Amino acid sequence: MRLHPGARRGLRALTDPGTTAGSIAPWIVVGNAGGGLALVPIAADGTAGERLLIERSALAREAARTDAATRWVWSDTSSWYPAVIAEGVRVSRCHDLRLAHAILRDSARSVGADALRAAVEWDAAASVADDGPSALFDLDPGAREVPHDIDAALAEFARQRAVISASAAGLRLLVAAESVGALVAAEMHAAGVPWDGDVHDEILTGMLGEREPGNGLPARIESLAGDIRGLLGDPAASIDSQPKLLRSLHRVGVAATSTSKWELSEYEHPVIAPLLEYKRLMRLFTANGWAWRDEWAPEGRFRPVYVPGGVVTGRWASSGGGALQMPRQLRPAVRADPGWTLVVADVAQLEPRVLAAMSRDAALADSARDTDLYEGIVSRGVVSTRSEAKFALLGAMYGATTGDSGRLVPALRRAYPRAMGLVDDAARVGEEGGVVSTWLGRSSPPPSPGWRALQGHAGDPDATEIDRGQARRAARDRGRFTRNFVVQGTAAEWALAWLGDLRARLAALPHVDEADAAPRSGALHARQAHLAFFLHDEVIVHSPVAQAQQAADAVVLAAEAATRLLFGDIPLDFRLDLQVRVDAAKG
DNA sequence: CGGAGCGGCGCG
DNA sequence: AAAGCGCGCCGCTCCG
Repeated sequence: MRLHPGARRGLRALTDPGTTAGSIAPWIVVGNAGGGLALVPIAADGTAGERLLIERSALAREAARTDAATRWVWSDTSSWYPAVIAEGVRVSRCHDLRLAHAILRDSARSVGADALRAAVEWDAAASVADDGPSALFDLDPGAREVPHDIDAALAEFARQRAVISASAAGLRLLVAAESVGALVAAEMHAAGVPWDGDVHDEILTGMLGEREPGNGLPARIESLAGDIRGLLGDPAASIDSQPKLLRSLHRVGVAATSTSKWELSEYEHPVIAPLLEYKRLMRLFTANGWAWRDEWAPEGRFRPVYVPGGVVTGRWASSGGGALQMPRQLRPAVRADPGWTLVVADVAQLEPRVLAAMSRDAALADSARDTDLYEGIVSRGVVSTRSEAKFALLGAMYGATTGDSGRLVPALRRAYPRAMGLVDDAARVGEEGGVVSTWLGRSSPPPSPGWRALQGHAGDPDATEIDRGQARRAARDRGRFTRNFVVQGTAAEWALAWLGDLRARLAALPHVDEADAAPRSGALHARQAHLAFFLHDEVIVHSPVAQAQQAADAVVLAAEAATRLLFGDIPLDFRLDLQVRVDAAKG
């Protein structure tokens, strides 16, 4: 593909290592122009350079030539980056205008954001540009997309830079972290989780029986259904319909009010055990059975669609494939390619440690040092068992008021007043209709008009006790949300920093020989350890065996770097449970 | 007939 | 056993 005359020369002048540092463009904005693309370098002082036109297919090549310090600015990573990845090219840094817009628009710490908020064309949810098998069915013509043309991108980038430079430093960091997350999400989708369909099949067959043609119910489920109908004394009993099953249970003397497994297990009746087993197997069959494997892991890779920023707190969501719900019983099907291995790491008690860090609660940090945090709480005599410590702490962060969890919270409040004060304050602000923010500055959404109306009406002279009760309940609901928001959202920020730093460390590892490649991971990842999976506080790195130790070191160093980046030098470590998994050779 | 709502359950 | 946060997806039911 040929470059527009001048484009090649222009970019080289801006990005050649031989040029002076000052002439390297900190940003290159990309967007549609005519039938092709325009690239516009932006200098540190914000002045735009010459507009360079290239053909659409030349983006990856231009990205490959760009200095690693340059940040690519584009409307939406999931719209631009997959094509670059497909050419085997990695972008070091980017600025995702859609994600940044959402953060800056809603943040209580944004300064001078009126013009940005007025640019409503950037208020678009993630466009799930899936290249997977179900893409044809995912098309949603009504869904709004952000603008992808160069002029819109330049204008929005100028608005965002103005807000960022006027606001607290945390927002700049948050926008960078959110953007690198978008890069990681696209790369992990391309690389996929190495998935051994044979192991998956063995698990399914062992639990359910052989696969039946046409996705019919497997033998074990059919047999359980027969047992259950017999024990219910009704050969036609419907097990999958909650109201009908409830009526059948009542007829045989099980007075349950729901069919949840928690409630059913309270009852002593011969039908309970097979019924719980039926529900367990049916869940596996429908959610992660053979049909799921055919659609989501057909060629030895499970490719979930990650949606960065898809949760209000800043956590990622997922779309299709149930990436956030892969059941633990199927974990054995995640297996490295031959000659490769998996480095699996999760952060021990991420959210409580984040709470200790952001509240600067020295006592809680001390309880977490060099140990399992829950054990640390026990050893300081706050509560008496690890299990109690766990439920007390989760209860404190989720706003539990009743049950054993709620009962234990006061003990924590005495032992860790700063940490508990932080979440209690967040809850109070939420109950009063205020907005809370994470450590870096992502803010909770304001209360809905309905919520405000409810609170307003409760203060009216003609309000009934029912009105006031409803308003109180809604206020407490919102308080629990904001209480959790600050912790969950800051944990998501720590995880983004971890991911971003780890990604850079892995990218710096040497390539292995072509003969040792993992071609199904795609051109960008076939010859180098790479991120393969991420879930809130856990990563899986797919690594050539030869560089597994370096990959494991990178995971640990990235966690330390993330902690320093967010919280500076604090006397608190974020402990990892880390294993380098050696899969037995397949027989 | 398709979409919204709900109960239920998987994950953190 | 724990009931308190955030999600996505399943099958069923209800409704227009």
